[in-house]
Amino acid sequence: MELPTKYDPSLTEDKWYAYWLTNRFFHSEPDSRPAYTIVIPPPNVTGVLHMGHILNNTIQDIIIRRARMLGYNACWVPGTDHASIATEAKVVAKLKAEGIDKKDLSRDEFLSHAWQWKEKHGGIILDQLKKLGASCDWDRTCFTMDPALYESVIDVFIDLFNKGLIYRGVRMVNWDPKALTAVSDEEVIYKEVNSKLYYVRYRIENTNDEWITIATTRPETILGDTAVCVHPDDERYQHLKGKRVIIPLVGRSVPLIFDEYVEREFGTGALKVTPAHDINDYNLGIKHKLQSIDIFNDNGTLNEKAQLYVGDDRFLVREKITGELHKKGFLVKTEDIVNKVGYSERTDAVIEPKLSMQWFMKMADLAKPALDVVLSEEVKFYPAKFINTYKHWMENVKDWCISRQLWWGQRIPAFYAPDGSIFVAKTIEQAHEKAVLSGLNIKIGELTQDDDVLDTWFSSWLWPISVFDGIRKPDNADINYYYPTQDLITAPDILFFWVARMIMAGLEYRKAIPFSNVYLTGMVRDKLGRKMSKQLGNSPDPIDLITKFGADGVRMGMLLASPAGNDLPFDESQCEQGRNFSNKIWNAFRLINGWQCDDKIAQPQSSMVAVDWFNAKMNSTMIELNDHFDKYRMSDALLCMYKLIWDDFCSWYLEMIKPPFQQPIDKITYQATLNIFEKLMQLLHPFMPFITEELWHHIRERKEGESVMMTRMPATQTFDGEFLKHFAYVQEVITEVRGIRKDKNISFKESIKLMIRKNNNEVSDTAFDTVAAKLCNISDISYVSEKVEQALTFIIRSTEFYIPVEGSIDTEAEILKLKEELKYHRGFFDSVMKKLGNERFVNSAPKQVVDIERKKLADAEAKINIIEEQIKGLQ
RNA sequence: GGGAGUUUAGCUCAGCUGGUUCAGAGCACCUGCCUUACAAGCAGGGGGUCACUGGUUCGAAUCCAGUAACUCCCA
Repeated sequence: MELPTKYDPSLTEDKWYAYWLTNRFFHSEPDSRPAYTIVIPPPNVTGVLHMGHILNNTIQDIIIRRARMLGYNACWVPGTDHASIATEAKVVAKLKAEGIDKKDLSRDEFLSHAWQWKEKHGGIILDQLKKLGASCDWDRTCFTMDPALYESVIDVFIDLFNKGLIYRGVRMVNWDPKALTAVSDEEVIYKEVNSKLYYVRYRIENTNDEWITIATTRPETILGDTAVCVHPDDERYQHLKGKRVIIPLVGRSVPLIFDEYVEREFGTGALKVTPAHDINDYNLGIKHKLQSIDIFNDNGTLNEKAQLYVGDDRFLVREKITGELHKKGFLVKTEDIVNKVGYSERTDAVIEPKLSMQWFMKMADLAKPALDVVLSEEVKFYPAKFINTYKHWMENVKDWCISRQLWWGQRIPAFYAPDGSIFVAKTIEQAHEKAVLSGLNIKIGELTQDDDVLDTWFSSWLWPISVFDGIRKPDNADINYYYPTQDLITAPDILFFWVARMIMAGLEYRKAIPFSNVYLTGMVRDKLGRKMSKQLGNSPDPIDLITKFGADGVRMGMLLASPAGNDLPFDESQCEQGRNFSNKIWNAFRLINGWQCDDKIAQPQSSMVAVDWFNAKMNSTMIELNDHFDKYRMSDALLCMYKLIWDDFCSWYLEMIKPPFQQPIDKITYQATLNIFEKLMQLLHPFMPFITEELWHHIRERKEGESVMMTRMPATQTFDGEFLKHFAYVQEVITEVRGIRKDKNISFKESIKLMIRKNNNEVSDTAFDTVAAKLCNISDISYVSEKVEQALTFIIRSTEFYIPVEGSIDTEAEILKLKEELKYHRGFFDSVMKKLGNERFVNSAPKQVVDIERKKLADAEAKINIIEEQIKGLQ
């Protein structure tokens, strides 16, 4: 069959993906084999495929395909995450564009819009993953709001509430005044901004002209001040103990308190305290039993408690109040400073610390065991450096605010009676029963359900369990078979709010870790080192890349430069390298495929040796490959396959066995080569699934329904390491001969003779002579005991090689070359001599090391003698 | 402000418990080649005080301390 000279991925990739799907190769059902399970980190339904997904899912696909070929019952569960804030924001924006205001819709109406949106956009990423070759069990695709998963979340909420781990309380939360919801600490991005530090003086009560000056970046919160605080040891303020001060503009009298929390060096050392609007002030407020005055509305405007500027936005008030303070003589001065301000990850609004009634989950008791399993390496992190980060977080864990003021998500199953009592239950009927049992005489219609939904992470922390319905049916066949999973591949930035919580949930609900290994990928950056993001527009469209370089090329390009945990500066040229590799493999096959096989020809000795050598080489590489996999060093694993195929197979092996132009090849070598190529396709398959499948089908006739992905990975066989070393030596010889040919302009077509003079009584190893002869076009290799006149020479170790040439030799040049070499070896000799001359070295270094040095010295001496002798001969 | 990590060739990184697999790989670069599998290629080649300073040691890219730069996390 005639194959084109260039590999065209577009002709194979869709074809084989469809074939895999038709044959249901990705589908898994529990059976007697051991399970190997990965659950996908569910991408947001709002997203489109980006380079981070490509990296992450390529790694997962490699692992799962390899597991499948190693005989495991491999199952990779795909799915998506409902992403409550992001999705709700998108839906609200979309409705707004259509002239619909969320406020005018009922909850159910809004949700029906949201579901429509999800149906339309929610599957985009998963579809794009198919282009990449992802071998997910699509029949098991889950969504965090699917009925079973939704119910699991509700069940868990109720269970944890009953266990006393979930409570309702007033806390300082990160309020997003634009999205009108609380967001978690992790969803706040702190940015350095240029701000002003305002120095404002407060009059001491009962004095006419005694003042204390505070410094603040937020003068608008003065209206909510309930104290001024200084350090107890601050000399400047000792005389003010027990005094009160008057808040400017509003004239409220508040206490002057003393606390070590204050940094004396910052500003004036005097701090205004607004417990309702700053987390640190809040803590001070609790400690000193201060009043808390909340002056903001939810949307960031001031309320009537502020007394002034009611209805104005906080930033407008900042301007107005500084003007007013200045006018009335309270503003002492302003300074420019750089400080960090928290912004909402979703809406980019400045976060307002706000006291609000929220649902919380107690974390301390859950965190402890989740930390232990990581410290004991029951759950392993790759790279291990993340254990530190994890530990730090788990030891300082705070309670988790799990309620969100949104509609898109699992609605909190808490029902309120008119008297304010709370009943947590799955349905309003059950809540009513509970209410009646508790002695409340109310009608069911008098109960109202909490309006809020749960944090999205409150559903994704159950993911490895809920995708197998292990919360609702803890004893079902799937969960018992697939859980715990093996590997989790994710990014380090969600180590805490996802990975840690999954471990907690696993231990709480399955009494078992959710996965044994956590592989943390790097972050994909552009050439300038910037994170790839939609806002910057610096991310290439992965689908375009796949079109350009093929999915195999892109997979390889992503992986090559991405050691675990390190950032990956992405460059298209890496994918180009992947494409080139595909083409190399393709052409290697074209060569083999074009040979005529003749079973009457005897196998040349050189081919016999070549086959033995390559098999040994392949086996030694497989050991290396397995080791890389064991350590989750994916890019090293791929690189070692790359070198095996490109260098060892194409550049060496194929050249060794290649029959003369348009001549047939012997049957033994041909068959051996096909077997080798078939194994290479199997070994490479997890990395480059498409081209390996295509060529695997070209190697032999295959039956319908056969696939390389369903074959058993070749097992490592024993091999002779010495044999490999011998060939490595021969490779050196061949390289030298090639160099001489090039140097002296001796065409490859012109055959040469090679004479070898062994020194030091070395035994000649002639096993590869026929190979060397073939690769260098040497007509005759002979072993001599005397040096050869009229020849070009080179020396490897202590063996001399001679290539006799017609005509005269440029003696000068030869001597110069030898003298250079001599200089190097003499220098080397001296350095070793110096080492051995050092008594302390000889006495304190281990004998082994000293022996090695002695051997080095002897070798160098022998070599020097040979070179000197050669120079003498030439002169 | 607290903690962690990184620094080796132009780029991305290997280098485990100090000593010939210690200065390596891939890409990029340079020089020859369109040698009928592949120019998306072949054959060669150049290139690094292992961030800096000091210490431990017979011996340091490797261990220790300090300095600098960068990155991340937490506040």
